[in-house]
Amino acid sequence: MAGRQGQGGGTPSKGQGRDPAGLDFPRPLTTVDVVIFTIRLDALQVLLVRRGHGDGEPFPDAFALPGGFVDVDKDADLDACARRKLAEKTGVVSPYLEQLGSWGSAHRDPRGWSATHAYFALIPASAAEAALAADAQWFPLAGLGVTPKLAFDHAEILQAAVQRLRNKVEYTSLPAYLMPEEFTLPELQRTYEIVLDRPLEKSAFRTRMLSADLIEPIEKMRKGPNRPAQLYRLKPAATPVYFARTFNAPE
Amino acid sequence: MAGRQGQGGGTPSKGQGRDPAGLDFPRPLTTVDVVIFTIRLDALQVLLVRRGHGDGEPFPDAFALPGGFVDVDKDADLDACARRKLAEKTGVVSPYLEQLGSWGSAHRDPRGWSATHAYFALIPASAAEAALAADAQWFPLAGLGVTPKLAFDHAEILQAAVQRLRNKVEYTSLPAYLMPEEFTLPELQRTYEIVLDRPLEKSAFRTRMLSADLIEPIEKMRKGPNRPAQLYRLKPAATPVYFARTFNAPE
DNA sequence: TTAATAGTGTCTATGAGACATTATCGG
DNA sequence: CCGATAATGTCTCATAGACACTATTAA
Repeated sequence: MAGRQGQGGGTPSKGQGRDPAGLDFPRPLTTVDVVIFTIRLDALQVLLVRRGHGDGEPFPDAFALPGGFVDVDKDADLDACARRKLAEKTGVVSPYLEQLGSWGSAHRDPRGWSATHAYFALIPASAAEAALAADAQWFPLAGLGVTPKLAFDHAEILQAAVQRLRNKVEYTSLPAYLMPEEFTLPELQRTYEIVLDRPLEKSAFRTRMLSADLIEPIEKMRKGPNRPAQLYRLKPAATPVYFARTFNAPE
Repeated sequence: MAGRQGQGGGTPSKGQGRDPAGLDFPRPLTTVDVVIFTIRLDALQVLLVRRGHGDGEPFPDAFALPGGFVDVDKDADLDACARRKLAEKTGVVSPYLEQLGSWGSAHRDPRGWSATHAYFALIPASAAEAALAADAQWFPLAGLGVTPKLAFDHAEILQAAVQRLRNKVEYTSLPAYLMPEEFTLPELQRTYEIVLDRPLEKSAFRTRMLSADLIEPIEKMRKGPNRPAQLYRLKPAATPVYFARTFNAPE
């Protein structure tokens, strides 16, 4: 119990080497998965990749969240690993990226004890269409999940991501990260409504957004077959805004 | 890139074995750390353990968060691992326990690429005194940290835990988990004030707590040299309550 | 002119902040 | 009685919700 408790004991050793001095015990597999959201076709969508079917590959041909093993040579840290996986599948390099949580157990991967560090990312629809990987595909959300059966415990992770997103959208400006460069207030409101799956009051919404130090009008209007709308963009230092109240009291 | 991407490839294999069919690459170390909070001596305190100083032990004799390697035989999942570590140090078996996040990088542990899954726990002062491990010790929080220098990146993890706790206390009933079985409303308010490090309005506080479905009065009063106070206890199904507003608008 | 959507204003309800007032104990 | 703390009440203010109303474009 000595060395192994408290991260103690043992001679330093890299990798999984069977060094004799204290680190010689089985290590779990370490992966990172990313739940990537966007708004497409007036719906909240999530990116999934189809798994291969070689050798002992678990969940062959099933859909899964983009992700995979941490590469101790390529990845300086977990965030970098998540960004790498996001970029590989979408080409997007600076998304809104947030840690979601971790899932680890003896049985979630048939190959052995494994733990995944899950992230969730928000990217604008435009970026979502550009450089998509061949094995990647967008799926609209149905409730808290998606129609295809997912590999591993990814359905559970996806559900947690959707709940976290919906919850935070009640009192933050997160949906702003789903918008293109330029957008109107009604378009931003529509994004909120899609994510929350319920209509919002127009005037309360506008008051909240305009009094937050979040967006600024640009010298341009969105033209259409009706009254033109003021275009806005995110202010430069666009860290998410937290509001002091939720949109309406949970029943 | 085939097998290793997307958690793919390879014959199932337990532990860190050098199996030839796809899982033969270095694995990060996997640990779990727990930030354990309580209220002691009218202050928010955190439990730290002193590290050993054997062999190649990193950060000898430094203080650190309770934690250590995941044991793929003992621990069914990450939560169980966190509970085990909490119980080993405090004897507490059913605390409020929440995942905080994970920290992983090539350099946080001199022994190699490592990732820790951090949790935070809230326990009542009473439980905090009972079965404390010999190497464990309570430290009052000073700002976002603690006076001794901590091992690894534990100062950063502790800071994140304090921020998360303070933040959530603004709109949740989390401090209820720091209270003994029976408590009065002014005592609960005092706990909020200690965690937030600022005074709260009595009447607003009472209205909020009493209208939440959180506590119930018992047939007993707290006597003292002044007007007795109604005693309350947590309602049985005591999942944390989320309020629709924060206590007062952040400036 | 009309249809459609953008944007503003008005009224109400809720709950927090500030603070005064009353209640109930020991001494 | 007094000091102390518990508990309640009153007033104001901010903001969400509901919804009416005005504004500006294309056709």
